[in-house]
Amino acid sequence: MPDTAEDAIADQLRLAPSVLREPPPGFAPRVAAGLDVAYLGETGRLVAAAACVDVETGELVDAAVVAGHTDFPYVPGLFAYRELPSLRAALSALTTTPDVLVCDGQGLAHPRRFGLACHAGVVTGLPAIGVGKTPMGRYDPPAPARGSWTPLIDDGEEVGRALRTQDGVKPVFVSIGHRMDIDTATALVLRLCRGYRQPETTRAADRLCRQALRDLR
DNA sequence: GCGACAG
DNA sequence: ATCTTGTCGC
Repeated sequence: MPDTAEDAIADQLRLAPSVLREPPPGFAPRVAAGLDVAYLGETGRLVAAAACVDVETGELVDAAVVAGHTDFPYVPGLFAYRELPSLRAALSALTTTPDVLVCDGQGLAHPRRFGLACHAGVVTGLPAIGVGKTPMGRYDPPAPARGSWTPLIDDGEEVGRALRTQDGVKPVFVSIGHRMDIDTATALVLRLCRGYRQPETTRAADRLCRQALRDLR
């Protein structure tokens, strides 16, 4: 793992061409893993969680939480170098191998087209989707109804979608991570959003690492 | 050169 | 991300 911004950017440029923009043949995910991290102040100490959700029922079927730390600072665009090592540890601690990763952040909707979701997908080989709460690009507000979306544009390119996951609620920003296309990603995210703005995968992972952070205090 | 910039 | 009380609404 690179430890300077310069090396990290070179790393992203090297890996970006590996992103596959089509799902595996017959892709029909049964288990989706949500990934998230919580921090203990500015200490660099953190907790990472992977939460496996049954796509059909929304039920939590497997989970792993690991304590870790990072020396890489928060730099927009270099998110993965801060969070991915611990997220990978959480993934390896799972009993299940998920069919798809749902990341808390961008995929292709990134200045170098290689956000956290792309990085996580490429290094694990798993299909991956990015679901961000804040866009790294411009968009027009989608219609108020759940399921409406508008293109997310960066540098003149369509890099993802602003997707309304509940009626009248602020959209989330969906983009391809790896072995994925935007229609498949949109449909899956919508399926995973059961009554809340964020997918159940993200909500479960978020809940798990905050709980672990309390125990750690 | 300056500002903006996922979590 | 995290620091933080009360408050409006279903």
